[in-house]
Amino acid sequence: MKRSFDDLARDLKEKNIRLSHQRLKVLEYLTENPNHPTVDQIYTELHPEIPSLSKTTIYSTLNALAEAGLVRVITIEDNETRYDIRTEDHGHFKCEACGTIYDFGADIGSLKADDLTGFEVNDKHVYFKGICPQCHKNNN
Amino acid sequence: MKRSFDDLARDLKEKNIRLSHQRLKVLEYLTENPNHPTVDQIYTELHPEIPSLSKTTIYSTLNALAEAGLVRVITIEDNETRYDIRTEDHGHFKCEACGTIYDFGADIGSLKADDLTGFEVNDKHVYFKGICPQCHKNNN
DNA sequence: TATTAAGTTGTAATTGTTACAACAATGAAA
DNA sequence: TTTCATTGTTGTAACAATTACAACTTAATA
Repeated sequence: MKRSFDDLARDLKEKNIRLSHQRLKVLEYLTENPNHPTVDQIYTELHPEIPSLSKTTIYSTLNALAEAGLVRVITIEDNETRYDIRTEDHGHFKCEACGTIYDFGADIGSLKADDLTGFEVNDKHVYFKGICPQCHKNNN
Repeated sequence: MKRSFDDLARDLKEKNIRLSHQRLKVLEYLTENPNHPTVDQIYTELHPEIPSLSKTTIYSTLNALAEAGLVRVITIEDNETRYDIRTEDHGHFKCEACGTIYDFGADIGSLKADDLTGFEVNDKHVYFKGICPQCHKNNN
């Protein structure tokens, strides 16, 4: 189910995050490009359109959104933090050949895990690595 | 089941990785401290004992071991790569208060995931975030 | 419209990691 | 055991992602 900008604006308001032009653009980019972009990708794409845009702003925006739970931070490779507008339960698959990150449905909620009594779990992440079908076909 | 150094030495030989003094020490540290250390922690601990030890060596050693599958790379926070000598199926829990990373048993192999037909999965990672029992008790 | 609190910008600092070239150690062959 | 080629180690410098910070700008509310 896709969220409209109105929904997003309401969410922001609710979390006391001001709806600036830059933040709107970042959110717009994330919703139109749900392919888990890096800060650099967002910057490169938006900079021509908003020449004054600074990377610092993108970082602070994403941190605010993540804090508010409107965006999820994906950490698969240590040197490239990615951001995901989809907040519902799903896993990520990173192709080690082409670098693409795919979403996949996964029943993370019902994953059997022992030894966690007394732990307060706020966040669950699942990611796989391997070779995607495209690269498998091309590189064989 | 704990692996002896002989096992490790045999594994290294099998993978054509030379058993240098430094590598032995790094492996020894990892087996004795299975608390998912960072490169910096390993360096700080081993440096007094081996004054000539360089961080570059630790990086290259860990990369070689990871490549050979003798060590697992844990990427939870983007700015701190951690290393795990345990290679069997298990999840990680990171306490957002104290930063400790706990192991927990999890049946990752049988996690239900759709939409991955045609994908070659080489590596599965599961991590949770939240508050550990200790911090829950102290900070309430 | 004025005011205040919050967001943005650019630069500089910080940090984790890698590249590289000189040197040292290892393992196998003679 | 000695020799030799290959591989590992070291330290410095480069690199890249992220954050700190101070000046400036904008947004929301009265």
